[in-house]
Amino acid sequence: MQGLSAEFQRGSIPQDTILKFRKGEIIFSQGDPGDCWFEVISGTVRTCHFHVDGHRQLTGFFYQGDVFGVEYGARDAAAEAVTNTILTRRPALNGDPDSLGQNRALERALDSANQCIFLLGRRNANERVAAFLLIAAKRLSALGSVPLPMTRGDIADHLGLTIHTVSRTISGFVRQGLIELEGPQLCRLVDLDGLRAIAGEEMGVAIDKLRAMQPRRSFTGQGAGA
Amino acid sequence: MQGLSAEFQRGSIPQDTILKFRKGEIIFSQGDPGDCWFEVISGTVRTCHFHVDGHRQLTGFFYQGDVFGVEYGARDAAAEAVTNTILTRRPALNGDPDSLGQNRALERALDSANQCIFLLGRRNANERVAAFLLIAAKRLSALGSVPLPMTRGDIADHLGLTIHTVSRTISGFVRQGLIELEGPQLCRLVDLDGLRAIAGEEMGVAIDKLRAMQPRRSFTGQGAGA
DNA sequence: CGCACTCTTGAGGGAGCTCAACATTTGTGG
DNA sequence: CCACAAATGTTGAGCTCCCTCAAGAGTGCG
Repeated sequence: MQGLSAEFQRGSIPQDTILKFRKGEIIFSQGDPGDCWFEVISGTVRTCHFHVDGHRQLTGFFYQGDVFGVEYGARDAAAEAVTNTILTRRPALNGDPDSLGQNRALERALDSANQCIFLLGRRNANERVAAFLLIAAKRLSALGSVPLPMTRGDIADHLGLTIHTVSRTISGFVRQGLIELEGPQLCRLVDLDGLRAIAGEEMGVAIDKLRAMQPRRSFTGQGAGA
Repeated sequence: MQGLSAEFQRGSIPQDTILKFRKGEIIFSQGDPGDCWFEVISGTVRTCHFHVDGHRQLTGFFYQGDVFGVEYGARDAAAEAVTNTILTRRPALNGDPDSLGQNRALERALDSANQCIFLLGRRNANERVAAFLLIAAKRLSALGSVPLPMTRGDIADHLGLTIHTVSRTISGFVRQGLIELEGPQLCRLVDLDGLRAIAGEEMGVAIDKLRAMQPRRSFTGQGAGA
Protein backbone atom coordinates (compact mmCIF):
# COMPACT_ATOMS: atom_id res chain seq x y z
CA MET A 1 0.00 0.00 0.00
CA GLN A 2 2.78 2.38 0.81
CA GLY A 3 5.19 1.58 -1.94
CA LEU A 4 4.87 4.58 -4.15
CA SER A 5 8.20 5.06 -5.69
CA ALA A 6 8.94 7.98 -7.90
CA GLU A 7 10.63 5.82 -10.49
CA PHE A 8 7.49 4.06 -11.55
CA GLN A 9 7.03 6.08 -14.65
CA ARG A 10 7.73 5.33 -18.23
CA GLY A 11 9.03 8.61 -19.57
CA SER A 12 11.53 8.86 -16.72
CA ILE A 13 10.64 12.49 -16.19
CA PRO A 14 12.29 13.25 -12.89
CA GLN A 15 9.61 15.27 -11.15
CA ASP A 16 6.61 13.05 -11.81
CA THR A 17 5.25 11.41 -8.72
CA ILE A 18 2.82 8.58 -8.07
CA LEU A 19 0.21 9.40 -5.48
CA LYS A 20 -2.54 7.35 -3.93
CA PHE A 21 -5.69 8.62 -2.34
CA ARG A 22 -8.41 6.91 -0.42
CA LYS A 23 -12.08 7.25 -1.24
CA GLY A 24 -13.20 10.70 -0.17
CA GLU A 25 -9.79 12.23 0.28
CA ILE A 26 -9.02 15.69 -0.96
CA ILE A 27 -6.44 15.85 -3.73
CA PHE A 28 -6.32 19.61 -3.78
CA SER A 29 -8.54 22.39 -2.49
CA GLN A 30 -10.13 25.44 -3.97
CA GLY A 31 -7.63 28.26 -3.70
CA ASP A 32 -4.52 26.10 -3.60
CA PRO A 33 -1.76 27.18 -5.95
CA GLY A 34 -2.12 25.33 -9.22
CA ASP A 35 1.48 24.32 -9.62
CA CYS A 36 0.94 20.81 -10.89
CA TRP A 37 -1.57 18.69 -12.74
CA PHE A 38 -2.61 15.07 -12.61
CA GLU A 39 -3.34 12.00 -14.63
CA VAL A 40 -5.62 9.26 -13.36
CA ILE A 41 -3.91 5.88 -13.32
CA SER A 42 -6.83 4.14 -11.67
CA GLY A 43 -9.93 5.15 -9.77
CA THR A 44 -12.23 8.12 -10.19
CA VAL A 45 -11.88 11.80 -9.30
CA ARG A 46 -14.44 14.57 -8.96
CA THR A 47 -13.83 18.30 -9.20
CA CYS A 48 -16.02 20.51 -7.00
CA HIS A 49 -16.87 24.13 -6.59
CA PHE A 50 -18.06 24.98 -3.11
CA HIS A 51 -20.25 27.97 -2.46
CA VAL A 52 -20.77 29.84 0.76
CA ASP A 53 -24.35 28.68 1.08
CA GLY A 54 -23.13 25.10 1.30
CA HIS A 55 -24.19 24.44 -2.23
CA ARG A 56 -21.78 22.13 -4.01
CA GLN A 57 -21.34 21.97 -7.76
CA LEU A 58 -19.43 19.05 -9.24
CA THR A 59 -17.90 20.21 -12.48
CA GLY A 60 -16.56 16.91 -13.71
CA PHE A 61 -15.66 13.28 -13.15
CA PHE A 62 -12.30 11.97 -14.26
CA TYR A 63 -11.54 8.34 -14.98
CA GLN A 64 -8.53 6.25 -15.93
CA GLY A 65 -6.42 8.03 -18.48
CA ASP A 66 -8.05 11.40 -17.86
CA VAL A 67 -6.03 14.42 -16.90
CA PHE A 68 -7.21 17.24 -14.65
CA GLY A 69 -6.05 20.12 -12.54
CA VAL A 70 -4.75 22.65 -15.03
CA GLU A 71 -5.46 26.15 -13.89
CA TYR A 72 -3.89 29.52 -14.19
CA GLY A 73 -2.91 30.62 -10.73
CA ALA A 74 -5.01 29.28 -7.90
CA ARG A 75 -7.26 26.25 -8.15
CA ASP A 76 -10.74 27.30 -9.11
CA ALA A 77 -12.13 23.99 -7.95
CA ALA A 78 -11.26 21.28 -5.47
CA ALA A 79 -10.49 17.73 -6.53
CA GLU A 80 -11.44 14.71 -4.47
CA ALA A 81 -11.11 10.99 -4.82
CA VAL A 82 -14.45 9.32 -5.53
CA THR A 83 -12.88 5.90 -5.04
CA ASN A 84 -9.45 4.77 -4.00
CA THR A 85 -7.35 6.36 -6.66
CA ILE A 86 -3.83 6.30 -8.06
CA LEU A 87 -2.53 9.39 -9.83
CA THR A 88 0.61 10.72 -11.37
CA ARG A 89 1.41 14.29 -10.52
CA ARG A 90 3.21 16.43 -13.06
CA PRO A 91 4.72 19.82 -12.40
CA ALA A 92 3.15 22.68 -14.32
CA LEU A 93 5.49 23.98 -16.98
CA ASN A 94 4.91 27.68 -16.77
CA GLY A 95 7.48 28.53 -19.36
CA ASP A 96 6.22 25.97 -21.80
CA PRO A 97 2.45 25.72 -21.73
CA ASP A 98 2.66 23.94 -25.05
CA SER A 99 3.59 20.79 -23.20
CA LEU A 100 1.53 18.00 -24.63
CA GLY A 101 -0.15 16.68 -21.51
CA GLN A 102 -0.84 20.12 -20.19
CA ASN A 103 -2.65 21.13 -23.33
CA ARG A 104 -4.58 17.92 -23.19
CA ALA A 105 -5.57 18.76 -19.64
CA LEU A 106 -6.70 22.18 -20.71
CA GLU A 107 -8.80 20.81 -23.53
CA ARG A 108 -10.24 18.31 -21.13
CA ALA A 109 -11.09 21.04 -18.64
CA LEU A 110 -12.92 23.10 -21.25
CA ASP A 111 -14.66 20.02 -22.52
CA SER A 112 -15.74 19.08 -19.05
CA ALA A 113 -17.02 22.58 -18.38
CA ASN A 114 -19.02 22.59 -21.59
CA GLN A 115 -20.50 19.23 -20.81
CA CYS A 116 -21.48 20.48 -17.40
CA ILE A 117 -23.12 23.54 -18.90
CA PHE A 118 -24.94 21.31 -21.33
CA LEU A 119 -26.27 19.12 -18.56
CA LEU A 120 -27.33 22.03 -16.38
CA GLY A 121 -28.89 23.99 -19.20
CA ARG A 122 -31.29 21.29 -20.23
CA ARG A 123 -34.37 21.55 -18.23
CA ASN A 124 -35.88 18.39 -16.86
CA ALA A 125 -34.51 15.58 -14.75
CA ASN A 126 -35.04 12.83 -17.31
CA GLU A 127 -32.96 14.64 -19.89
CA ARG A 128 -30.17 15.36 -17.46
CA VAL A 129 -29.90 11.86 -16.05
CA ALA A 130 -30.16 10.20 -19.47
CA ALA A 131 -27.48 12.51 -20.85
CA PHE A 132 -25.31 11.88 -17.84
CA LEU A 133 -25.54 8.11 -18.24
CA LEU A 134 -24.73 8.33 -21.94
CA ILE A 135 -21.76 10.58 -21.30
CA ALA A 136 -20.44 8.27 -18.61
CA ALA A 137 -20.88 5.28 -20.89
CA LYS A 138 -19.13 7.03 -23.73
CA ARG A 139 -16.22 8.19 -21.66
CA LEU A 140 -15.76 4.77 -20.14
CA SER A 141 -16.19 3.13 -23.54
CA ALA A 142 -18.59 0.79 -21.84
CA LEU A 143 -21.91 0.87 -23.61
CA GLY A 144 -22.92 -2.34 -21.88
CA SER A 145 -22.38 -2.01 -18.17
CA VAL A 146 -21.58 1.45 -16.90
CA PRO A 147 -19.94 1.69 -13.50
CA LEU A 148 -21.22 4.57 -11.39
CA PRO A 149 -18.58 4.84 -8.68
CA MET A 150 -19.92 8.19 -7.49
CA THR A 151 -22.81 8.45 -5.05
CA ARG A 152 -26.29 9.61 -5.97
CA GLY A 153 -25.45 12.79 -4.13
CA ASP A 154 -22.47 13.35 -6.40
CA ILE A 155 -24.64 12.86 -9.44
CA ALA A 156 -27.24 15.22 -8.01
CA ASP A 157 -24.67 17.93 -7.35
CA HIS A 158 -23.35 17.46 -10.84
CA LEU A 159 -26.75 17.73 -12.50
CA GLY A 160 -28.23 20.42 -10.28
CA LEU A 161 -30.90 18.08 -8.90
CA THR A 162 -31.60 16.55 -5.52
CA ILE A 163 -30.54 13.05 -4.58
CA HIS A 164 -34.21 12.10 -4.42
CA THR A 165 -34.95 13.20 -7.94
CA VAL A 166 -31.88 11.41 -9.25
CA SER A 167 -32.90 8.22 -7.51
CA ARG A 168 -36.50 8.49 -8.65
CA THR A 169 -35.45 9.21 -12.22
CA ILE A 170 -33.11 6.24 -12.34
CA SER A 171 -35.82 4.03 -10.90
CA GLY A 172 -38.14 5.36 -13.57
CA PHE A 173 -35.68 4.38 -16.30
CA VAL A 174 -35.49 0.89 -14.85
CA ARG A 175 -39.27 0.66 -14.79
CA GLN A 176 -39.39 1.77 -18.43
CA GLY A 177 -36.87 -0.90 -19.40
CA LEU A 178 -34.28 1.65 -20.50
CA ILE A 179 -31.63 0.49 -18.06
CA GLU A 180 -31.01 -2.22 -15.49
CA LEU A 181 -29.24 -1.88 -12.19
CA GLU A 182 -26.89 -4.47 -10.71
CA GLY A 183 -26.54 -2.75 -7.40
CA PRO A 184 -26.58 1.03 -7.13
CA GLN A 185 -23.09 1.38 -8.59
CA LEU A 186 -23.45 -0.65 -11.76
CA CYS A 187 -25.82 0.29 -14.53
CA ARG A 188 -26.59 -1.63 -17.68
CA LEU A 189 -27.85 0.43 -20.60
CA VAL A 190 -30.57 -1.66 -22.21
CA ASP A 191 -32.24 0.74 -24.62
CA LEU A 192 -29.56 3.09 -25.91
CA ASP A 193 -31.79 4.68 -28.52
CA GLY A 194 -34.47 5.29 -25.96
CA LEU A 195 -31.96 7.02 -23.72
CA ARG A 196 -30.62 9.07 -26.59
CA ALA A 197 -34.12 10.16 -27.48
CA ILE A 198 -34.71 11.31 -23.92
CA ALA A 199 -31.34 13.00 -23.66
CA GLY A 200 -32.15 15.03 -26.76
CA GLU A 201 -30.13 12.99 -29.21
CA GLU A 202 -26.51 13.88 -28.75
CA MET A 203 -24.66 16.75 -27.22
CA GLY A 204 -22.98 17.22 -30.54
CA VAL A 205 -23.35 20.38 -32.47
CA ALA A 206 -26.54 21.21 -34.29
CA ILE A 207 -24.82 23.04 -37.04
CA ASP A 208 -27.56 22.72 -39.60
CA LYS A 209 -30.10 24.32 -37.37
CA LEU A 210 -27.63 26.96 -36.38
CA ARG A 211 -26.73 27.98 -39.89
CA ALA A 212 -30.38 28.47 -40.71
CA MET A 213 -30.74 31.14 -38.06
CA GLN A 214 -30.44 34.90 -38.28
CA PRO A 215 -28.28 35.27 -41.37
CA ARG A 216 -28.21 39.04 -41.39
CA ARG A 217 -25.85 41.23 -43.31
CA SER A 218 -22.48 42.22 -42.02
CA PHE A 219 -21.34 45.78 -41.48
CA THR A 220 -18.03 44.97 -43.04
CA GLY A 221 -19.54 43.45 -46.09
CA GLN A 222 -19.12 39.73 -45.48
CA GLY A 223 -15.82 38.12 -46.21
CA ALA A 224 -15.69 39.64 -49.65
CA GLY A 225 -15.74 43.16 -48.33
CA ALA A 226 -18.65 44.48 -50.39
CA MET B 1 -19.37 29.95 -43.88
CA GLN B 2 -19.43 33.16 -42.04
CA GLY B 3 -17.83 36.33 -43.11
CA LEU B 4 -14.30 36.00 -41.93
CA SER B 5 -13.35 32.65 -43.22
CA ALA B 6 -13.41 33.73 -46.84
CA GLU B 7 -11.00 36.57 -46.23
CA PHE B 8 -8.82 34.37 -44.22
CA GLN B 9 -8.59 31.71 -46.86
CA ARG B 10 -7.45 34.26 -49.39
CA GLY B 11 -4.52 34.93 -47.16
CA SER B 12 -4.98 38.63 -47.62
CA ILE B 13 -5.08 39.33 -43.92
CA PRO B 14 -1.91 40.86 -42.58
CA GLN B 15 -2.14 40.49 -38.82
CA ASP B 16 -4.79 42.20 -36.78
CA THR B 17 -7.97 43.38 -38.39
CA ILE B 18 -10.74 45.67 -37.27
CA LEU B 19 -14.20 44.25 -37.84
CA LYS B 20 -17.64 45.68 -37.31
CA PHE B 21 -20.81 43.73 -36.75
CA ARG B 22 -24.40 44.82 -36.54
CA LYS B 23 -26.68 43.85 -33.71
CA GLY B 24 -27.61 40.22 -34.14
CA GLU B 25 -24.93 39.34 -36.67
CA ILE B 26 -22.98 36.12 -36.42
CA ILE B 27 -19.27 36.57 -35.76
CA PHE B 28 -18.48 32.91 -36.10
CA SER B 29 -20.49 29.71 -36.00
CA GLN B 30 -20.33 26.50 -34.10
CA GLY B 31 -18.05 24.18 -36.04
CA ASP B 32 -16.06 26.88 -37.82
CA PRO B 33 -12.30 26.43 -37.68
CA GLY B 34 -10.95 28.29 -34.70
CA ASP B 35 -8.09 29.99 -36.45
CA CYS B 36 -8.38 33.38 -34.84
CA TRP B 37 -9.58 35.10 -31.71
CA PHE B 38 -11.11 38.47 -30.91
CA GLU B 39 -11.00 41.43 -28.61
CA VAL B 40 -14.02 43.63 -28.04
CA ILE B 41 -13.31 47.28 -28.85
CA SER B 42 -16.89 48.36 -28.26
CA GLY B 43 -20.24 46.69 -28.00
CA THR B 44 -21.27 43.36 -26.52
CA VAL B 45 -20.91 39.79 -27.74
CA ARG B 46 -22.61 36.57 -26.71
CA THR B 47 -21.35 33.03 -27.18
CA CYS B 48 -23.99 30.35 -27.79
CA HIS B 49 -24.24 26.62 -27.89
CA PHE B 50 -27.10 25.35 -29.99
CA HIS B 51 -28.63 21.97 -29.36
CA VAL B 52 -30.58 19.78 -31.72
CA ASP B 53 -33.81 20.30 -29.83
CA GLY B 54 -33.62 24.02 -30.57
CA HIS B 55 -32.51 24.75 -27.06
CA ARG B 56 -29.99 27.58 -26.91
CA GLN B 57 -27.45 27.99 -24.16
CA LEU B 58 -25.57 31.27 -23.87
CA THR B 59 -22.23 30.54 -22.29
CA GLY B 60 -21.02 34.07 -21.85
CA PHE B 61 -21.29 37.78 -22.52
CA PHE B 62 -18.22 39.75 -23.55
CA TYR B 63 -17.83 43.48 -23.14
CA GLN B 64 -15.29 46.13 -24.00
CA GLY B 65 -11.77 44.89 -23.38
CA ASP B 66 -12.84 41.26 -23.17
CA VAL B 67 -11.31 38.63 -25.40
CA PHE B 68 -13.06 35.56 -26.72
CA GLY B 69 -12.92 32.85 -29.33
CA VAL B 70 -9.99 30.71 -28.33
CA GLU B 71 -10.61 27.08 -29.09
CA TYR B 72 -8.63 24.06 -30.03
CA GLY B 73 -9.76 23.01 -33.45
CA ALA B 74 -13.33 23.82 -34.36
CA ARG B 75 -15.47 26.40 -32.57
CA ASP B 76 -17.43 24.77 -29.81
CA ALA B 77 -19.78 27.71 -29.64
CA ALA B 78 -21.05 30.43 -31.91
CA ALA B 79 -20.42 34.10 -31.26
CA GLU B 80 -22.94 36.80 -32.09
CA ALA B 81 -23.14 40.54 -31.73
CA VAL B 82 -25.60 41.57 -29.03
CA THR B 83 -25.27 45.21 -30.07
CA ASN B 84 -23.42 46.90 -32.88
CA THR B 85 -19.90 45.85 -32.14
CA ILE B 86 -16.34 46.62 -33.12
CA LEU B 87 -13.71 43.91 -32.74
CA THR B 88 -10.10 43.29 -33.48
CA ARG B 89 -9.33 39.91 -34.89
CA ARG B 90 -6.03 38.23 -34.10
CA PRO B 91 -4.70 35.15 -35.84
CA ALA B 92 -4.24 32.13 -33.60
CA LEU B 93 -0.60 31.38 -32.98
CA ASN B 94 -0.54 27.63 -33.08
CA GLY B 95 3.16 27.35 -32.55
CA ASP B 96 3.17 29.75 -29.68
CA PRO B 97 0.14 29.38 -27.47
CA ASP B 98 1.97 31.30 -24.82
CA SER B 99 1.04 34.47 -26.60
CA LEU B 100 -0.21 36.91 -24.04
CA GLY B 101 -3.62 37.73 -25.45
CA GLN B 102 -4.32 34.17 -26.35
CA ASN B 103 -3.68 32.99 -22.85
CA ARG B 104 -5.84 35.78 -21.57
CA ALA B 105 -8.59 34.59 -23.87
CA LEU B 106 -8.20 31.07 -22.59
CA GLU B 107 -8.42 32.18 -18.98
CA ARG B 108 -11.44 34.23 -19.87
CA ALA B 109 -13.09 31.26 -21.55
CA LEU B 110 -12.61 29.04 -18.53
CA ASP B 111 -13.73 31.81 -16.25
CA SER B 112 -16.83 32.37 -18.31
CA ALA B 113 -17.62 28.68 -18.35
CA ASN B 114 -17.25 28.46 -14.60
CA GLN B 115 -19.46 31.46 -14.08
CA CYS B 116 -22.06 29.89 -16.31
CA ILE B 117 -21.89 26.66 -14.35
CA PHE B 118 -22.23 28.64 -11.16
CA LEU B 119 -25.33 30.43 -12.42
CA LEU B 120 -26.97 27.29 -13.71
CA GLY B 121 -26.14 25.28 -10.62
CA ARG B 122 -27.95 27.65 -8.30
CA ARG B 123 -31.43 26.43 -7.98
CA ASN B 124 -34.06 29.12 -8.02
CA ALA B 125 -34.76 32.03 -10.27
CA ASN B 126 -34.11 34.74 -7.66
CA GLU B 127 -30.63 33.42 -6.97
CA ARG B 128 -29.75 33.16 -10.62
CA VAL B 129 -30.97 36.59 -11.61
CA ALA B 130 -29.43 38.29 -8.59
CA ALA B 131 -26.10 36.58 -9.25
CA PHE B 132 -26.30 37.52 -12.90
CA LEU B 133 -26.88 41.19 -12.12
CA LEU B 134 -24.01 41.25 -9.64
CA ILE B 135 -21.66 39.59 -12.10
CA ALA B 136 -22.63 42.01 -14.84
CA ALA B 137 -22.13 44.94 -12.49
CA LYS B 138 -18.76 43.65 -11.40
CA ARG B 139 -17.52 42.98 -14.89
CA LEU B 140 -18.64 46.36 -16.08
CA SER B 141 -17.24 48.00 -12.98
CA ALA B 142 -20.54 49.78 -12.71
CA LEU B 143 -22.07 49.14 -9.32
CA GLY B 144 -24.43 52.02 -9.83
CA SER B 145 -26.15 51.69 -13.18
CA VAL B 146 -25.69 48.40 -14.96
CA PRO B 147 -26.39 48.35 -18.68
CA LEU B 148 -28.17 45.23 -19.88
CA PRO B 149 -27.67 45.36 -23.63
CA MET B 150 -28.85 41.80 -24.08
CA THR B 151 -32.54 40.92 -24.33
CA ARG B 152 -34.52 39.15 -21.62
CA GLY B 153 -34.41 36.14 -23.89
CA ASP B 154 -30.63 36.21 -23.89
CA ILE B 155 -30.58 36.39 -20.12
CA ALA B 156 -33.08 33.54 -19.93
CA ASP B 157 -31.01 31.33 -22.21
CA HIS B 158 -27.97 32.18 -20.15
CA LEU B 159 -29.60 31.32 -16.83
CA GLY B 160 -31.62 28.33 -17.97
CA LEU B 161 -34.94 30.08 -17.30
CA THR B 162 -37.76 31.34 -19.46
CA ILE B 163 -38.08 34.93 -20.55
CA HIS B 164 -41.21 35.20 -18.43
CA THR B 165 -39.52 34.08 -15.27
CA VAL B 166 -36.63 36.46 -15.87
CA SER B 167 -39.01 39.34 -16.38
CA ARG B 168 -41.12 38.45 -13.36
CA THR B 169 -38.05 38.04 -11.19
CA ILE B 170 -36.65 41.41 -12.20
CA SER B 171 -40.02 43.02 -11.58
CA GLY B 172 -40.03 41.37 -8.20
CA PHE B 173 -36.64 42.88 -7.37
CA VAL B 174 -37.95 46.29 -8.33
CA ARG B 175 -40.98 45.80 -6.12
CA GLN B 176 -38.73 44.81 -3.23
CA GLY B 177 -36.63 47.91 -3.73
CA LEU B 178 -33.52 45.95 -4.58
CA ILE B 179 -33.07 47.50 -7.99
CA GLU B 180 -34.56 50.20 -10.19
CA LEU B 181 -35.08 50.11 -13.92
CA GLU B 182 -34.55 53.02 -16.26
CA GLY B 183 -35.96 51.25 -19.23
CA PRO B 184 -35.50 47.55 -19.73
CA GLN B 185 -31.84 47.91 -20.69
CA LEU B 186 -30.58 49.95 -17.78
CA CYS B 187 -30.62 48.68 -14.24
CA ARG B 188 -29.68 50.52 -11.09
CA LEU B 189 -28.59 48.35 -8.18
CA VAL B 190 -30.13 49.95 -5.12
CA ASP B 191 -29.63 47.37 -2.40
CA LEU B 192 -26.37 45.61 -3.13
CA ASP B 193 -26.30 43.72 0.14
CA GLY B 194 -29.81 42.54 -0.41
CA LEU B 195 -28.89 41.25 -3.83
CA ARG B 196 -25.79 39.56 -2.48
CA ALA B 197 -27.83 37.89 0.20
CA ILE B 198 -30.20 36.52 -2.40
CA ALA B 199 -27.42 35.48 -4.73
CA GLY B 200 -25.84 33.53 -1.90
CA GLU B 201 -23.24 36.10 -0.99
CA GLU B 202 -20.40 35.83 -3.45
CA MET B 203 -19.29 33.27 -5.94
CA GLY B 204 -15.95 33.27 -4.24
CA VAL B 205 -14.49 30.27 -2.60
CA ALA B 206 -15.79 28.87 0.63
CA ILE B 207 -12.52 27.43 1.67
CA ASP B 208 -13.30 27.20 5.37
CA LYS B 209 -16.36 25.14 4.77
CA LEU B 210 -14.47 23.03 2.31
CA ARG B 211 -11.59 22.31 4.60
CA ALA B 212 -13.96 21.21 7.33
CA MET B 213 -15.28 18.43 5.16
CA GLN B 214 -14.13 14.83 4.97
CA PRO B 215 -10.55 15.27 6.08
CA ARG B 216 -9.67 11.62 5.99
CA ARG B 217 -6.20 10.25 6.04
CA SER B 218 -4.15 10.06 2.92
CA PHE B 219 -2.59 6.89 1.67
CA THR B 220 0.53 8.77 0.94
CA GLY B 221 0.50 10.83 4.04
CA GLN B 222 -0.01 14.18 2.38
CA GLY B 223 -2.28 15.88 -0.02
CA ALA B 224 -0.95 16.86 -3.36
CA GLY B 225 -0.30 20.36 -4.45
CA ALA B 226 -1.37 21.96 -1.22
C1' DC C 1 -49.86 55.48 -38.20
C1' DG C 2 -49.29 50.64 -38.19
C1' DC C 3 -46.44 46.75 -37.84
C1' DA C 4 -42.97 44.04 -35.51
C1' DC C 5 -40.47 43.12 -31.66
C1' DT C 6 -39.67 43.10 -26.86
C1' DC C 7 -41.20 43.27 -22.28
C1' DT C 8 -44.63 42.64 -18.68
C1' DT C 9 -48.23 40.40 -16.23
C1' DG C 10 -51.85 36.91 -15.09
C1' DA C 11 -53.89 32.08 -14.48
C1' DG C 12 -53.27 27.29 -14.24
C1' DG C 13 -50.78 23.04 -14.03
C1' DG C 14 -46.87 20.00 -13.59
C1' DA C 15 -42.04 18.96 -12.39
C1' DG C 16 -39.07 18.70 -8.79
C1' DC C 17 -38.00 20.15 -3.93
C1' DT C 18 -39.02 19.34 1.01
C1' DC C 19 -40.20 16.51 4.67
C1' DA C 20 -40.48 11.90 6.19
C1' DA C 21 -39.95 7.06 6.56
C1' DC C 22 -37.96 2.84 5.30
C1' DA C 23 -34.60 -0.33 2.81
C1' DT C 24 -30.13 -1.50 1.57
C1' DT C 25 -25.28 -1.37 1.71
C1' DT C 26 -20.96 -0.48 3.97
C1' DG C 27 -17.95 -0.28 7.73
C1' DT C 28 -16.46 -1.32 12.48
C1' DG C 29 -15.68 -3.69 16.63
C1' DG C 30 -16.59 -7.54 19.55
C1' DC D 1 -18.07 -14.18 11.39
C1' DC D 2 -21.76 -11.83 13.28
C1' DA D 3 -24.03 -7.69 15.40
C1' DC D 4 -24.59 -3.26 15.27
C1' DA D 5 -24.02 1.45 13.60
C1' DA D 6 -23.52 4.68 10.00
C1' DA D 7 -23.94 5.93 5.45
C1' DT D 8 -26.30 5.59 1.27
C1' DG D 9 -30.26 4.64 -1.58
C1' DT D 10 -35.33 4.26 -2.41
C1' DT D 11 -40.00 5.65 -2.13
C1' DG D 12 -44.22 8.34 -0.81
C1' DA D 13 -47.10 12.71 0.15
C1' DG D 14 -47.62 17.50 -0.06
C1' DC D 15 -46.43 21.88 -1.65
C1' DT D 16 -43.72 25.41 -4.03
C1' DC D 17 -41.70 27.28 -7.94
C1' DC D 18 -41.37 27.86 -12.58
C1' DC D 19 -43.03 26.59 -17.19
C1' DT D 20 -46.90 26.91 -20.38
C1' DC D 21 -50.50 29.34 -22.39
C1' DA D 22 -52.50 33.76 -23.08
C1' DA D 23 -53.11 38.59 -23.38
C1' DG D 24 -51.74 43.30 -23.12
C1' DA D 25 -48.34 47.28 -22.86
C1' DG D 26 -44.27 49.74 -24.35
C1' DT D 27 -40.82 50.87 -28.02
C1' DG D 28 -38.64 51.49 -32.52
C1' DC D 29 -38.86 51.67 -37.42
C1' DG D 30 -40.66 52.16 -42.06
